Amino acid sequence: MQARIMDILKKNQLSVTESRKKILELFQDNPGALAHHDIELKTGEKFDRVTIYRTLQTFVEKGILHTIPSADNSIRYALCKDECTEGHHHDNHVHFICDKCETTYCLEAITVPEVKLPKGFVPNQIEVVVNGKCRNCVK
Amino acid sequence: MQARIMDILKKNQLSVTESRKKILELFQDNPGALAHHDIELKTGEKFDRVTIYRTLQTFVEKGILHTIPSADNSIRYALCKDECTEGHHHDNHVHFICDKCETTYCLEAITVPEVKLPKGFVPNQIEVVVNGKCRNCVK
DNA sequence: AAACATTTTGCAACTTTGTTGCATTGATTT
DNA sequence: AAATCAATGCAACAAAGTTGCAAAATGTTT
Repeated sequence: MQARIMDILKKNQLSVTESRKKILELFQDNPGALAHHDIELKTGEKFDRVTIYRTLQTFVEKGILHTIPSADNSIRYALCKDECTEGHHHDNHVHFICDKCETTYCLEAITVPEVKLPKGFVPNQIEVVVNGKCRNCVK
Repeated sequence: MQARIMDILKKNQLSVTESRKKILELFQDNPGALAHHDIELKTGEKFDRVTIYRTLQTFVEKGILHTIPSADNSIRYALCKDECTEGHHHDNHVHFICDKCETTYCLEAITVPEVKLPKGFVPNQIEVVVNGKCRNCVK
């Protein structure tokens, strides 16, 4: 596990630091996506707020994490699959946010459907975010 | 035009005030969606920031506006179609955000496609947000 | 049309979130 | 192990969002 974290960092030419290791570890251990605030909580007082901002930012730039849009002004981050490289994200899967437990899932198996656009509109990226009850919260 | 604004407010049992009229007018005159910040700019110094927050909030609650998720931490708001009522939004259309001019379109004609979810996940709402170049920015 | 009751507004004060510059610390290379 | 380069933490700030409350505007009743 630790080995893979080192690999990811080295593959992306990032120096291996405490904060980067810890934050990556959080994402690997967590099933869903995490917002900045979640990370602050889960790391305790260990790292400066600024460090977390900058770490998340470089991870997104390097293609290690991708962002998930939301309607509540709190961007969530999740691990990219291996194909993502610097500047080129390929996370064309559907995201699911549970209304009850707030967990955010990357449904890797579900790819985003085709969307026909009106004339003149050229798509670049398509985001599909589904809200509802997740498998743990349905009864 | 003014008449329709009054109608919308009265239909929703909201008292007709300067700020509500003005903000609704903004949305009617604007082709795309607006973020809180846009509204602050377009209304000048006319209304308090707090008033704008509260107005947007009640409009969303009443089903007059709906929110559009984004990956840049700035929720956009757009007019709902008539079918939306308090607590029940039916804006199942696709949203398009232009990478260049930042305009956000509600593509009313394009309904969100079916999305198959894994077992145990029960969908409530599906948001489809497309990024790319809009018809004015493609050359 | 005036007086009452009820909302809504604006202000102040505050919390949270995000950004920038810079000295210090820590990681990598030779 | 020393030199080089990058990352961190601190401070100070800017922007975004929230809450309580008195004053003002709206709607309602007489």
